[in-house]
Amino acid sequence: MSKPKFYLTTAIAYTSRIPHIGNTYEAVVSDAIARFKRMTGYDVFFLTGTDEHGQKIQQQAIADGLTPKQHVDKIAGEIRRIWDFMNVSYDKFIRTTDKEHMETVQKIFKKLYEQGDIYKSSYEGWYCTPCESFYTETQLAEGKCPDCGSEVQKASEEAYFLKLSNYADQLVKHIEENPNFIWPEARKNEMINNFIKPGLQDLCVSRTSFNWGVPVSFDDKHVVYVWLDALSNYITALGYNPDGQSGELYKKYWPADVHIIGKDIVRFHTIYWPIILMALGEELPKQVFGHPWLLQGKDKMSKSKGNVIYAEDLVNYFGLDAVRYYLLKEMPFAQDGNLTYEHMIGKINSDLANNLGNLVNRTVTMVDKYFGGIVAEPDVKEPIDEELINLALETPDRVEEKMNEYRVADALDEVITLLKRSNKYIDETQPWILAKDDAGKARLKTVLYNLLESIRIASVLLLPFIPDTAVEIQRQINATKTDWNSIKSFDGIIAGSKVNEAKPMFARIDEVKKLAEIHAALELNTPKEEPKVEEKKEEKVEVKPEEDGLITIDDFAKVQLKVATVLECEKVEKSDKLLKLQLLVGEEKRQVVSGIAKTYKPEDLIGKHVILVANLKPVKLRGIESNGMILAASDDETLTLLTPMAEIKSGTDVS
RNA sequence: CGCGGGGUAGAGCAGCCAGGUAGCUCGUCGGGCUCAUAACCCGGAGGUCACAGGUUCAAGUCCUGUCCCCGCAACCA
Repeated sequence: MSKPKFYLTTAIAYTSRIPHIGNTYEAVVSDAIARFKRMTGYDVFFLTGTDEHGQKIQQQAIADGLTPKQHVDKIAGEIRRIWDFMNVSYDKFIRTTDKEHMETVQKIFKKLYEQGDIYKSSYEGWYCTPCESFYTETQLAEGKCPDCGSEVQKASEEAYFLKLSNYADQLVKHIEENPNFIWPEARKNEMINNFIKPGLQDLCVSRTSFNWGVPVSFDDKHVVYVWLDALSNYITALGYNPDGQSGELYKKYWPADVHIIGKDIVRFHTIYWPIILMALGEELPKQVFGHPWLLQGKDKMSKSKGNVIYAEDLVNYFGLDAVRYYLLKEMPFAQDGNLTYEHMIGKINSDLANNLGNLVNRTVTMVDKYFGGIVAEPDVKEPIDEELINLALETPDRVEEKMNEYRVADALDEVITLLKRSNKYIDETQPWILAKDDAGKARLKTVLYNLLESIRIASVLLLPFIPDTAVEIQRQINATKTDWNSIKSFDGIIAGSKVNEAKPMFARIDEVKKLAEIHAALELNTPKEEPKVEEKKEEKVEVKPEEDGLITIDDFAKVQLKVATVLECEKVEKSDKLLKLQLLVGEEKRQVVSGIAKTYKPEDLIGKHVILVANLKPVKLRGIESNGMILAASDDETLTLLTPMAEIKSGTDVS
């Protein structure tokens, strides 16, 4: 009998930085879905991988003194290692630098060109000669190059474009006729109203300004630009071939059942990607699921807040399945989720230690204590049993229902409900009293059997989410039937079998102690590299800390701190937080932009002394050059500038 | 008038589309139990459902207006 197929993909991770926990979430949630589908009888193909081309990567490799290939090999290896470490059960890990992928992308490009969907043109832009880069109007900083500040000239760059307008009507029709195509549904209107209705602009699909990419086969000045390259991974991974000779995997698995992606790239997956496929004459994916973000507390993760969290660190603190559980259980379906250590500890204690762990532990202990570890045949039944049994038998369907809509957190909640009901059942039946006489023991056999069986069902349901733990539970209760069909009836535990020793799986966490431990670890690692959030944003170079987190006086001496006097100060237009300050540092004048406008009014600062980091690399903030930074202390509520306690000359060194 | 999401108990959320007893998880307080990881079970307290109008026998839910918060566009020191 052949199984129905199920093809799912994650977005491919950009290889500019090590992924943080928010990026890792996508891989874990996809994994849970893949495992669940496999368990419920699907022939699953689960694809993930890395996006390795582009100017950013080329530049960063140069900065690190590596070739682009060395750089992406390093990061892609790291990403793959983290996915493995998190127990992500992908079937294939594709890299956009794979030979097969690149060749197929070239063929796709050529085919689209030959049939007129891609055409050669040029776009108007601003060219910076020193940087050899093109910028759009909006990228410019005060009319100058955002990178080096040089004058730019209006120029046009040759480029290939994908004609989107050819397919716009067809796309709208498809979106409207397939209400599940964009998921959750709210995102559908966003796409239609914001992007399709106003009219689609043709998409630029090649670049000449850098060469780390897939070369256009018939025009070697050009490389294929990001989206055509990256999106194609979903079909190149299966051996798609535009000449009609696609591989077996493609024939079997395409179209994708779901692309699981971050909400920020919904647009590319629901507009550009379908159009590319329509142009190729291929089927469209059945669904695109844009999941929300995982935030650190209320904030986005950022290095300046010192709040970047990595999956591996969390696993070190809490254990693998605890982290998987938290990610899956605490991410809402459509809104951004918040991650705090406090919350995480609370969740692990209540759901995993108290509810799940303790239930298994007390049940197995009782089997051991009252029956020498041997599972007895159920004997005396009572009406109260029905409630537990019915719930246990309904739960698989409920979980499946939720999973079909990718409401992973809700699916887990159904399992928790069963666990809670089981704990309640113990109180209702009072096994410790039953154990006192023979009549009670006859009843007790049934009670313990029902508990073990409920636990068995729960453990099977937990396999996709916390696989290691689920297996450990099955080991402890000695369950041999652990497949999906076996939980459709309430008789999978075999009478006469012997349970194994009860071992706590999740220790209760002492919040105060654990937080202290985490903070101590954070202190040591503070200036860790900043990972990027999925967008390809700016990069910063970091000084590597010593192993123990301590620096020497020489390290500190690298930072030149000076007293400076505020000469002028004004608000940066259209900015909430930024002030532009003109400072006097000894004889020298400096312009610094600082994010303190919420606390200080420009006129309050004039004439004040501040502490300036004088040898900070200049940056542009809102297009205004900032040469240094002024020191301020801040917590959640208060921000205050640091200032010398006594009158002292501007330009004085601080050490 | 840029686009979008949101404001419901101390925290996090559901309920709104198809008006009819304000619900869940955590926390908190009290009690019970002793098989178990001081876990488990029961009960209580805690809400002007952002605000103001309107429709209705009836509004968290529908309509109108206002305020506030958060993303992104477009700036983290």
